[in-house]
Amino acid sequence: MAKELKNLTKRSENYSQWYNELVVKADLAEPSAVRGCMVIKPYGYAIWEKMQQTLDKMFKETGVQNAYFPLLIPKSFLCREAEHVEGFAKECAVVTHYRLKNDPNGNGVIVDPDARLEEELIVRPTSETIIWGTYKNWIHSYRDLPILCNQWANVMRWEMRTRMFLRTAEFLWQEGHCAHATAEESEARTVEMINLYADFAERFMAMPVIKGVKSANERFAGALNTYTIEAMMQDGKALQSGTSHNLGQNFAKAFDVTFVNKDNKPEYVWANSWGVSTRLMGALIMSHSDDNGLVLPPHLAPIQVVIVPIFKNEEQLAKITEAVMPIYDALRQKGISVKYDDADNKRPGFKFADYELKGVPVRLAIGPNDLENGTIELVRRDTLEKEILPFAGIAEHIESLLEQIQENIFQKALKHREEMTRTVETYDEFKKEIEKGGFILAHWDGTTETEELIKEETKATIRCIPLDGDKTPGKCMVTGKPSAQRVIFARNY
RNA sequence: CGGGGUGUAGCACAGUUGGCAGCGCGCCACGUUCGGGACGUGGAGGUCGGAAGUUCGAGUCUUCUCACCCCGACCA
Repeated sequence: MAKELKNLTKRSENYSQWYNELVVKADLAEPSAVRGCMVIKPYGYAIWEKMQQTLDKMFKETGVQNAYFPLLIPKSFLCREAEHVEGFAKECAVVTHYRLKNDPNGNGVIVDPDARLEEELIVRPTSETIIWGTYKNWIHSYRDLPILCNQWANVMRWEMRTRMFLRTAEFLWQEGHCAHATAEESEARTVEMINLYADFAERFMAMPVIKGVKSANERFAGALNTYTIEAMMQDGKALQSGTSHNLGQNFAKAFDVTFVNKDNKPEYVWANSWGVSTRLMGALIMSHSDDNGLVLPPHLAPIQVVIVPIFKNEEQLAKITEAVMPIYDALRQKGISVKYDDADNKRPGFKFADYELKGVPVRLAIGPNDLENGTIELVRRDTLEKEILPFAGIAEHIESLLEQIQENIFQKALKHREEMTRTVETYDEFKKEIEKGGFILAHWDGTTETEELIKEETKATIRCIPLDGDKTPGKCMVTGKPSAQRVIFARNY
């Protein structure tokens, strides 16, 4: 075990391999026997749970309630909205039969050909269709609106190539689906949710993001408009981390969802949907981690502080435990999650390395020498700096240190992004700069043709048209046609 | 779905002209250790991806097949 862990591939040598090894060795997840799927292990799931709880609370503060809709969607539902089905058709898993039987030739079990479903069922790649099929029954009058529902669920997209957390065939996510009486209200909700996601990413994940609008080409299938938050990973590639879609009346029309408005006139309902997925786990890992392993932001770390006693025998351990308990209790009283690792089957050196690999923000070590001196050793994960501290005031020190670590890793990620963001004027310059990775700010004429050309020639796509920042008009770097503002180009995950 | 590659112990791999199934790490037991991933001794663990063929004899050669990985295309 020990040597294998030490051999974590260096970030600079092979970023993908470093990422994959880190996911497995930090005990977050592992590939499963099922094609393109993964197993999320308890430690990884604990981080996801923290994200879930935080987001769920934030959603509820805006009036959203949780609900649950079926996993299987009748094929006819998925096909109602033309753009929507076109966008997802190529990656759907389909249920065609409902029964197995013993193979008459004795080769185990086969699908019973007599048990073919009259209408195939699709394993949801997203739930707009089944939800709007349901909302039809819920909505009759403007008094029934708005409906603000969210569901925590798994979805399946039969991706050609998969990567743990970033793109798996099955993934966990949350999808919010709102129904409103007016276009303005629905647009306001769409923007509210992308702002909420950005707030979550920055305050909890310590991951700076750029809010923006997707180009027509990158828009959600069936949406009028897609808002996105885009983050930059340490290798300079972009990662779409959350989206919020203004669906206009498209789904209401496809599913015939109308309501009687205040003027007693029938009207189609206005819709939006928004989601983040376990991909955020990938974003978290790639934003902060280093060659020693994961670096977790204190606001999401399942274990914020670990205490490692160093002892040769039972008596020593007992003395250390006695000395440490007041600190342990004081931390817990402050709502800090602490683990006291007094296991005697692993040596301290192993524990140090292991908790670093797992990204625990603060580590305390205490041994016989400390006991004599009334001190304790503190190591912060983000900088690996060591301090020897007296017992008095240690809980208060850690409380503020956790906030400092949270802020420090956010600033570090922000600095990295700023250093990797450049502005270019010409297409030649663009081609040169895009090779170095990062975000490139450039003018674009707003057409899909130009975007496709750039993608074809450079593999870079428009990540978003930023909502904030410089709005100076200019000329498209490729065609010279007018451009309303600079947009962000990058290669992406 | 195109191009390339790999399947041998839990993991990572070696295996020569066809001739006893191997190494390292991990795992288990005991002992010594324990302030940055300990060491010694002993031990367990295999349908060599699967099927057919050639041969006295196949991990090795032939054919078929399955699975996985990488590069494209597609995508949260």
